[in-house]
Amino acid sequence: MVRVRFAPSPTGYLHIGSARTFIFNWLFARRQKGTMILRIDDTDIERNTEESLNSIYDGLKWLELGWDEFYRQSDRLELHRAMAWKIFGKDMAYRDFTPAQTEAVKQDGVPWLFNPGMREMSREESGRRAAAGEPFVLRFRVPRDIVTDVKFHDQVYGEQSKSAADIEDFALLRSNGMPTYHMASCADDADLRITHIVRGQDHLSNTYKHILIFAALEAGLPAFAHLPLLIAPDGSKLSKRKHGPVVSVTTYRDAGFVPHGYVNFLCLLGWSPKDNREQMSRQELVDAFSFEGVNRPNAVVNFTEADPIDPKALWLNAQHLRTMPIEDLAPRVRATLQAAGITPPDYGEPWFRSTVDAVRSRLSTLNEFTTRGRAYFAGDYEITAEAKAKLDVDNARELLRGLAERLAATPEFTEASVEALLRAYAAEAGVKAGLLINGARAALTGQTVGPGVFHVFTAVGRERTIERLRRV
RNA sequence: GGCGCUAUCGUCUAAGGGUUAGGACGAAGCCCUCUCAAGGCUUAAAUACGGGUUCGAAUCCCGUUAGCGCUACCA
Repeated sequence: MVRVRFAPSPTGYLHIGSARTFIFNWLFARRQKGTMILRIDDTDIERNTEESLNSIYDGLKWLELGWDEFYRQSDRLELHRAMAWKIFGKDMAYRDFTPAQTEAVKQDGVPWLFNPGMREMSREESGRRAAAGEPFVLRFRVPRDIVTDVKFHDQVYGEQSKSAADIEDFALLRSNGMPTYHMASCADDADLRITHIVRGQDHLSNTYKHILIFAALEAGLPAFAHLPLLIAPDGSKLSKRKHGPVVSVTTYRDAGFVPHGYVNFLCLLGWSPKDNREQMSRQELVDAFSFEGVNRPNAVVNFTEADPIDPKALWLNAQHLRTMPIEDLAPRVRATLQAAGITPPDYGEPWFRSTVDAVRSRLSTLNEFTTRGRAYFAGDYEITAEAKAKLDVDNARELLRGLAERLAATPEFTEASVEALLRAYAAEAGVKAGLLINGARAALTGQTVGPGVFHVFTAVGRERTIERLRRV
């Protein structure tokens, strides 16, 4: 039974790289009919905030993927400590009383491996100083007498190996008694019987330490799959300070992405189904996902200062917007309109759906229903300069007002009837139908672009059409 | 500095010894058309560099360069 976990630390918003890690874990879990675990790695009490936890939680919920089990490391500290002392009990860890280094005292060419005098300290002295209340860090005693290589097979990066002589004596417990990330993570992974650790490539070199911990714990070794990182166009790591809103999933939510559109985009960063498919449903992604399809190089999120949205993300979202089932899209559009303070006319659900359907191929985000698609749902819409120009052609305004009266004179109001009426009226007035067609679109929607104009008439509806044409 | 990872169009990627190096986004052009999208067609655009191995290298090996990650109580 496959068990995977996504383990964010609540020190900020949900980063898009983290979101992708979550998605890949989820995909793998679903593909293998396994269990997806959300675990909050909150052992750094200095930096954790409840606000951050909520924002991560919100971000994950927005993805609409879900999880099966939930844990918080802060609820499990006793387990972590017990496991750390178990390692100490086997003499595979020792107390280090060296005060924390405030400044990096790196000596060039001489890698730090452990502090002098601590590894070799007798159990008696170590116990005495601890009993006297002297603060200490519990460190893992990396084997150094025999030169051994720590090895593992990564499902993405292949065979990995590092000499134990190059691994420093890392901390298990901080001087404040809190477990470090390495300790807590491995203790939980062992206890929760995680079978596959799927995480960012920034943990690739930490894996050697984790393998030593798993061995000391006599726990079975999980499989590892490291994921390439998401980076900025200049090759640097994505950071909020440097790159702003592009790094947070809330940006895409607030920009009007449909969750699956963004999930689909993230999947294509560092992974490929290898058959040229790009727009894929959730089920197609689950069916196609494997670590073999994950690439090794880091993937660039393509954005600029002027536009924080990757053009491909926008395109993919547009694809989903115009192909997703209308019954799935319609409520999302309603919610977006409502959030923008727009109450659409009460013409019934069939009207709403067909109107959404008519405009969606021209839009890329949900938000655009409140801007470029506004005139169909709201009375207050702007008239663009181009639209104004269409209305100012010859005697267009006068003719459109005349058209309003013709429409008012007959109860029939279908695409066909309006078209017949308009064309007859144009012929009568001796003008090209295009004059009225373009003018009507401008008057009814405030824009020169949009669906076929006769559909626009029925989408706007008889009453609103007559009213809008009269006041042109 | 040490250790590790990586390198195909601007970006995401396919091709894992033999291809005119394929697709997508973005860009440009054409078709369609009441406008704009959508859709269809077309064009420009890549194997970082240098050595090997081989009849043959984007693909395997070595080196260089560049980028990234980890590196003393952050995750």
